Amino acid sequence: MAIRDSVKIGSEKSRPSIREVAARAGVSPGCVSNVLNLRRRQDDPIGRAVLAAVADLGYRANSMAANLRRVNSRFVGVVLPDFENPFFGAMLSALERCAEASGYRLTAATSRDDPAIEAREVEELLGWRVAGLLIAPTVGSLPDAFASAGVPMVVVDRVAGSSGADEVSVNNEAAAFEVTSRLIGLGHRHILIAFSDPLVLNMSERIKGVEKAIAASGLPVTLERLHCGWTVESADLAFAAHLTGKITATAMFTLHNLATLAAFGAVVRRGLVPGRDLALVSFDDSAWMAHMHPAVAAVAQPIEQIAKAAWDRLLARIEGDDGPPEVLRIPCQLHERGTLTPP
Amino acid sequence: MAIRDSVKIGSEKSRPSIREVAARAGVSPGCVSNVLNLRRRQDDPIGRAVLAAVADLGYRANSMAANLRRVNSRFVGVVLPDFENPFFGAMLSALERCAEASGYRLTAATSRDDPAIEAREVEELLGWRVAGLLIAPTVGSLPDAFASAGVPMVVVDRVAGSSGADEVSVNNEAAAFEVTSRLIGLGHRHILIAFSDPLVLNMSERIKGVEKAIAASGLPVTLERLHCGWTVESADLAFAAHLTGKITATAMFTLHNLATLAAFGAVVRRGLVPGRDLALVSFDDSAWMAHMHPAVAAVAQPIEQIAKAAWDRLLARIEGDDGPPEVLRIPCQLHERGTLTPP
DNA sequence: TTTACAATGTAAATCGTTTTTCTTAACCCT
DNA sequence: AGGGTTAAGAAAAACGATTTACATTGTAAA
Repeated sequence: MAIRDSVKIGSEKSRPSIREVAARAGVSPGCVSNVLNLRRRQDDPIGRAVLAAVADLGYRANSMAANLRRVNSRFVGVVLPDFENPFFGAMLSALERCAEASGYRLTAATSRDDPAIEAREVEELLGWRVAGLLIAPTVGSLPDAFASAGVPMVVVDRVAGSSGADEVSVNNEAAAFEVTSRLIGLGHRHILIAFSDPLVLNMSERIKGVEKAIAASGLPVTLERLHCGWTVESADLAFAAHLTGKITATAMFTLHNLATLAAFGAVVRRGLVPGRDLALVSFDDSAWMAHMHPAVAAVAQPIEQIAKAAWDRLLARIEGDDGPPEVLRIPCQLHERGTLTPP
Repeated sequence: MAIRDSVKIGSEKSRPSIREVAARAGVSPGCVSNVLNLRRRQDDPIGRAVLAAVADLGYRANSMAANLRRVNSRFVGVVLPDFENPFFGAMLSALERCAEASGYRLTAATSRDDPAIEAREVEELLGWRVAGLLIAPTVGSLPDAFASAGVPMVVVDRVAGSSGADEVSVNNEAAAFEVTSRLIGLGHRHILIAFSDPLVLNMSERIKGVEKAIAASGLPVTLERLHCGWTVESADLAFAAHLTGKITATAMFTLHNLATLAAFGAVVRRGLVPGRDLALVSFDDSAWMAHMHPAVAAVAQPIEQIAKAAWDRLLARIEGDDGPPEVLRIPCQLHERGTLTPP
């Protein structure tokens, strides 16, 4: 075994490279790579020597170099509207745990619900040669426009149903149908729904669920619609503008967590108590809802499950699955709390 | 000018490389790099030819390759406890905007308030050869243990005061002092404070602010302390266990947003109304607090400003600033809402 | 007119891995 | 024993950019 020499010794500023490890273990860099990537056994003299050298030098592979050379990188991009919304924050946390468990690293970008920003971010992510993309598309963006880039993509939460990509979401329509049926069954004949933007696909599904439940009941139910926009502020304004005179609706069904907050605030500010003076049900559960008195009834989306399902789908695509696009629907859970009351 | 040939034409699966752009523009790859990185003017025949070739081919630099070769990468790591907490979610969003504006990309990791996970994540990030690190350290972790790695680091939110790194946080002690003084001034003589973990540095600063305000008042103020832990559930349990008999405290000062939620829930569940039956002030503002009736008074941390300051500091360090560590304190804003009342 | 200097292009080196190719050695089998 | 298959490590190519070294040109200063 020839004695290696002329291996450049890194200054103390930069971390050791695989060549220094190889020199110390008396093997070639390729061999070190094989040991570390489990392409060769670690429990024999050479394997142990490599591991010892790694430990001695405090070596850690440069992931940039590794991903450059590797056929398929272990880097995936996530594009969500923002992380201030606890729903997407929790989604990111959950995805990050999935990625970590599979040896992938995530990079997250926010679209701020702006199709232009979203397109720019996706381009940027493609520049990082991500192995895959997880995205909750903005209004009006066609996810399949990105599909042409050739990287696997999974659409989360805001499904299109008809995009060419895999999609994972909750069963919006069914859950909205169930809640509305419950409200009607309790005796409500005047329901107010509040949503962010009817063009966003999950919102339109929820609205459709409400409408179908009313139609299915065969009863004369009045439906008020309130367009709230994307921020708490815009939702507050919408409610302030809408609830001017006496409140005619006996039940409010808010279709996302920001609208719920605005609705709750608007109601209590008038001295009314949700659950006593009118019913309130939220699509999207948030921590604060369970802490009110009475507690706010809510449809909980199982974020962990959504994230897990989306991740599994993406991983399958990355590993070569090229079956037809799948649309996964996770069932929601209705928390029947104090504000789900008869009129 | 010799006609170039033998440039490998990428299959339609992979994106074009800089060599194909160079070939199409009739220049060398190095020249293309110079044009794109503004090391050479873009508004002359050659510059325009390069840009045209880039546009024609839909070229986008491979950031992995660029960051591998570049002396200092444009990739920074963020380590925060989790993103479900809106505070850290908003922090991540804000940091991401800063990074984007400076041409950097972020990768986020969660420590889940576990020093072991945190250490692992930091190691992993170092493997990506991040140009810098932004971190909100867990209890008991010594940030300067990571400083040895040689990459610039800025500590956010959970400052140590004595770590060797730059630190950006709000003026915890001063804000807590002010709130407590206000409560005492209003006539409160029995105050309950609730915090996550007294060992976390920002918590201990807030507690100290409360204690100093009591001492400074020279009045006989009783202080109850409640240790709530890191989750809403643990905080709920802590309040349930503590508030068994009659509530003796006339004011509650909750030192982080989860404790506020638990306190609010515990109080209203007993049929009491914060702001009427007892005072409640929160350290950390959350959207729901402004929507209660009466609204919950809160000390708001200017997250955007914190993120901006931390980012600027990190960027300066990355660009070579090696002055002594700076400790930046951003002032908080007290929102005097309905629950800040006399006993 | 000469010298110095800045600008700019090419060619080649380089970053730190993974992967492919090649060589050698060991093993198995009738 | 000999041919054929494995196994495994060394050597070198490759990934796709940036950067360095060098040659060339044009321009300003002396």
